[in-house]
Amino acid sequence: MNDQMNQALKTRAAPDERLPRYQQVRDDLVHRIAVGEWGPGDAIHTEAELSLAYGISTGTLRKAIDLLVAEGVLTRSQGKGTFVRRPRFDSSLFRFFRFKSRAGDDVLPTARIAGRTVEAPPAAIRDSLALTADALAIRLARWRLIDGKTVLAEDIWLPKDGFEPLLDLPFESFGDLLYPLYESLCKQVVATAMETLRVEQADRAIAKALDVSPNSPVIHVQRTAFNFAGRPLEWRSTKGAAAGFQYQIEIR
Amino acid sequence: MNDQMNQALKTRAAPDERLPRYQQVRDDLVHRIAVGEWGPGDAIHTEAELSLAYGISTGTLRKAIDLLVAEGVLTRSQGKGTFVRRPRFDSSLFRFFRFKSRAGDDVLPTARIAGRTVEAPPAAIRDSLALTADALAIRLARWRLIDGKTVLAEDIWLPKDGFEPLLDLPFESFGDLLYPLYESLCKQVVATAMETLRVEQADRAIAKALDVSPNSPVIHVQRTAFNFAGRPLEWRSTKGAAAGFQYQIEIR
DNA sequence: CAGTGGTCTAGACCACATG
DNA sequence: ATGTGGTCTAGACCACTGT
Repeated sequence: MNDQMNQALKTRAAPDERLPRYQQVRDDLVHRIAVGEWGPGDAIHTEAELSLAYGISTGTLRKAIDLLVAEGVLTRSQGKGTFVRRPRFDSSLFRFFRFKSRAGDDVLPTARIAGRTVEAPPAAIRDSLALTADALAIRLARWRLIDGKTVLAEDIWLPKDGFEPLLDLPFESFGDLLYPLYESLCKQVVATAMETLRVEQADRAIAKALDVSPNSPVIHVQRTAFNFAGRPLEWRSTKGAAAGFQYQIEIR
Repeated sequence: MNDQMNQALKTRAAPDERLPRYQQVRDDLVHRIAVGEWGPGDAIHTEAELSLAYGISTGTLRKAIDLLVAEGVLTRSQGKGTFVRRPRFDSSLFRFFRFKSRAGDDVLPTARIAGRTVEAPPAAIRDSLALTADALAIRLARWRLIDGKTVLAEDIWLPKDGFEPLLDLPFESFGDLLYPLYESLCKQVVATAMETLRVEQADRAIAKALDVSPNSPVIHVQRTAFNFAGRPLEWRSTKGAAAGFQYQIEIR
């Protein structure tokens, strides 16, 4: 184990003594995940080990882990262990869109990269990505298709710093899911995201891309994705015809 | 205390022995709320009393209450007690719509009842309300206004059985919020609801009511509301112009 | 079988609210 | 001062997983 790794392992989020112990432990576990001590899919230490190491009872440790499970950071499997959850919300648009194939069943659309440039991002996107004024970004145009028809049009911006390997990748090698690619090729792990949904009317470009009539309603989802440390990794805009759209929620 | 009440208090949900104790206790507490032993705003018994009565430790009882707090059924206040939560989601449309007054600040729209009939509900609504084939329903047409302009048009269906007092109420006495009225006048408490959101294009009637151009995008929220026992109490359709619409969500 | 998380106990003490 | 929920302990035993 090299010094750098050693340092990372020793690093601890400064515990706020005013907080309950289970909160301090929760914060420290998040920190250890953020610095990469455990990655997605890894098992963290056992409850017995952790409670001993932190000097707390198993009940208190379980409460700390309960919080992280509720937040979606960890998952527990009886008899197996506690694991860092791998968020797989490349399919999260299924919250909003129901796509049917010609055969009638729900399908995940395939993806095609239609363009790739390096640009200075507009101010709004630069702010969302927390970039400095002179930083560059990678911009991807991406289409999502079902049965060869474009159902979603995406405009994606990534910090050039951290995603440079994408610049050398042939379009055909991107595959249908970007987040596994970010992880394997760029060592960037998406942990959470914020999405904002609006309804717009199709302009000429979108109407043509989606093959709908101009001014017909279009769903516009803007997503900003973050890693475990809270750094913004991706700004994404997705547009699709409102006709196939449905969203359901329970209220209390 | 009369016999009927006595009976209600003695009633217990048949505990499923295969479930953990904290689940059985959770189920029983829900049942006691559903039969009216405690209503919205009431304090339930203290942790000490309940753990003694159920013959479980405080830790197990707390886990049962934790579940109900997470579900939004109860709220806890340190030093005061644990209370049945009063859901106040007549304002839930703020999840979807942002209304601005002429002055520019967020406002809750006022309400006006525009019509009231007793009808046999269409099959879809009858099913949603779990009514028998020959049951009648009360139908309300309701407008939500800001600065005198209609921003939402609502179509509301209620089981006639349970909501008859509404038939004698003058339109002006309905007020801006329906759920408090259901509770005070009809003794019907809304506990949860399911909402489904779609985007449509305005037909002539809606376009005129909302003062938008025909075929412009319209948000359609369909809500079914339930009491604590899970009985559907209300079927509601709300339509508003998509222009003022925005929805935000965090994903993990 | 050994090891993991899941359930549960029988308390103790602390922090906050109210009279 | 009293009573409430909030935190925490130091275990025990159970249910499930994989060897």
